[in-house]
Amino acid sequence: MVTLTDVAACADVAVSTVSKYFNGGSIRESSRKKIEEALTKLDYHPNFVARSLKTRRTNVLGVLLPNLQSSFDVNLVTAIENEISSRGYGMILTLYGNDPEKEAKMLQFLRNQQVDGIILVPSGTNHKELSDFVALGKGLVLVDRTIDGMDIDAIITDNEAISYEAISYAIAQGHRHIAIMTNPSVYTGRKRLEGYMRAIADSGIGFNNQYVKDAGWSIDCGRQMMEEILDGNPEVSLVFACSEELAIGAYQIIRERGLRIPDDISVIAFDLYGVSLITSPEISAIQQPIQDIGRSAVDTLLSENPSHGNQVFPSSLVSRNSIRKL
Amino acid sequence: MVTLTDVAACADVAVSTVSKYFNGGSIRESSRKKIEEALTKLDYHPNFVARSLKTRRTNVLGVLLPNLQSSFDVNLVTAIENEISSRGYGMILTLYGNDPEKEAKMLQFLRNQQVDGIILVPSGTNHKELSDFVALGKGLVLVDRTIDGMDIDAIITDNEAISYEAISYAIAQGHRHIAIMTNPSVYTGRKRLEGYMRAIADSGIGFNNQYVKDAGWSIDCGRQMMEEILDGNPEVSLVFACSEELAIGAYQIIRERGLRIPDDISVIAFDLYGVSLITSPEISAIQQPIQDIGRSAVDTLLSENPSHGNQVFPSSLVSRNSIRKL
DNA sequence: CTTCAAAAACGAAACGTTTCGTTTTTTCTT
DNA sequence: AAGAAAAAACGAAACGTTTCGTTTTTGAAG
Repeated sequence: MVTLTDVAACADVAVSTVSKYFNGGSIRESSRKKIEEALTKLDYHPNFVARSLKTRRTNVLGVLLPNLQSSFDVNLVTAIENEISSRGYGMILTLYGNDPEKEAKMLQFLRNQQVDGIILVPSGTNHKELSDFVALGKGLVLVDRTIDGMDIDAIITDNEAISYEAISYAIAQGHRHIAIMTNPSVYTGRKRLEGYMRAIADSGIGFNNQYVKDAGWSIDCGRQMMEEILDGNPEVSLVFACSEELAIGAYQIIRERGLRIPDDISVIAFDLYGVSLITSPEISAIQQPIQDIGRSAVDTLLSENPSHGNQVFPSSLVSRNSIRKL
Repeated sequence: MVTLTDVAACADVAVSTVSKYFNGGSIRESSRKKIEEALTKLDYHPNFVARSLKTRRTNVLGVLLPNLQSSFDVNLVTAIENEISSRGYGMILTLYGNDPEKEAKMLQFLRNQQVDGIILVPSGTNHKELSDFVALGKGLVLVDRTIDGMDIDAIITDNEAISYEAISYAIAQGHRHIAIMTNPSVYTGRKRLEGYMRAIADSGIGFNNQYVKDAGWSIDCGRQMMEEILDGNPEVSLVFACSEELAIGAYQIIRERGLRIPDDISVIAFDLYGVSLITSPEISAIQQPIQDIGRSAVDTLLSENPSHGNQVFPSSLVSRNSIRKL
């Protein structure tokens, strides 16, 4: 391995001079020339590990999220990666798969790797490793979800408000029996439910406990919830599926039963992008500004001023042909 | 920051003794106790950067691929991440977005970060950075694609053979006018085309140049190719879409024109997993053993014996209801 | 109670950088 | 042409570990 010392020797200057050459100090033209010759002759490549040890900065950020199962996750990671690499940083990605223990373990790992900051989609478990990391003065930013009772910057969207808006719209279209499929065990699932509840309350339609289906986030959960709705409450005219997976599960059941959207049942979903738009008809969905979220997360981490507080981005309801006017 | 030195001082032993404690040397019981007390009292966390500088191993692998646009990519990255983290390593993920320059730049970055090895889905460009890295003695393993004329371990699947099998099956079902949508500018696209060609040739059906549509990999390409096929060669009874995106594009056009699968046209695709199975009917597709590929890639990188050579895994054709028997 | 081998602890050097105080060289002024 | 100020080069220390040759301690044998 070729080191700075080798280069210095070859160029017949001091190591510190070569270092200055790279880090932008003033260099005599003669030295510059000698160094550049040595550089190409020796084919030198800097050792970032050594550099990091000295500077206490690794130019690496950690990204920690449950999985890549929904297109929201995939788009988010893509957005984050683009932003990170365009700034000359690297991204250590880890998936903790809904396992808070692995989440904690990976948090440790990232800390030990001395990453300059962490972007976390938290499980919600409030573990020690989290507060430890922020206490360390390293950057930590939550994305997509916040953790109650912790003072950590978070980049989120207006889950409650946009859900309220979507359901209000449905009501305005004449729907009176509106079911929701969600997962209140995660932050977003809860907020979306709250928006639904508020819209129902504000409208004066009676609230029906049977219209709230809450379990997991998976396609299978979606299938099961949809079956419960169709079997238990055939009067339901619109379903609000609070995740891509739930929407897909619902769609499958609807197709399998030979029902038509929106003639037989209307659907509004959350987070449908790209691939999952091959349904027919395309399903109306709330979309979050994923690029903004990703960029902002990296921004917050890499900017010096600790902007403590939540940043809330607005989502938008993209209307397609899955909502019937009654 | 608490260092080993601090721990040693607090425990009243030498630094080297604490180091031995961690790295598994024999330690007197009294020392062990003192060290453990100091450890918890001080809340010590090892600095992997310093460790790496000394040991010349970072416990980090680099993963470099174009993007996460298809579910193949997403599943692959997930499989790789699981394997990497289960071995106590970290994964630096970078997406070079079909930009060979960024590919080269990121290869450099990973090298400078001193990663212990790189898993690469190569663009196919044979740049200097690649051979440099292998010359360095660090592990490099290609995945999904190989690069002609380079002696680098690659984990691939039997693209040609399985395509041959799929097309032969279609022919056995009575199809005579079979179109293919592919992207011969990438390795897999070429191999799949070769399998198609061989099947056509072996069957004695005449080869029709117009049945081969080759451009990009995107959904839009798929839409365009499908339109060309329907408009230019309405006699085509089966389409072989060589990627998930192409299949989706084709599916969209088919739906938009009110055609039915498989009554009006049959479809076989490549790499349909999970989400994209919401088509109706579900589309027959060739699936690759992604878990095996991911595991094997990490395995190859982390095992000592340099197993130079390609590892070819078998894919399988999953028959669904998109192929009509004529 | 010595002696001696084995076991454990020790201390210093090293990994490849950056940084900072000091010395040398250059450049400008008079 | 001499002297002073500015610019550049220098050398050593430091970052937090691991490693390795050396010294000290331990425990068993004589």
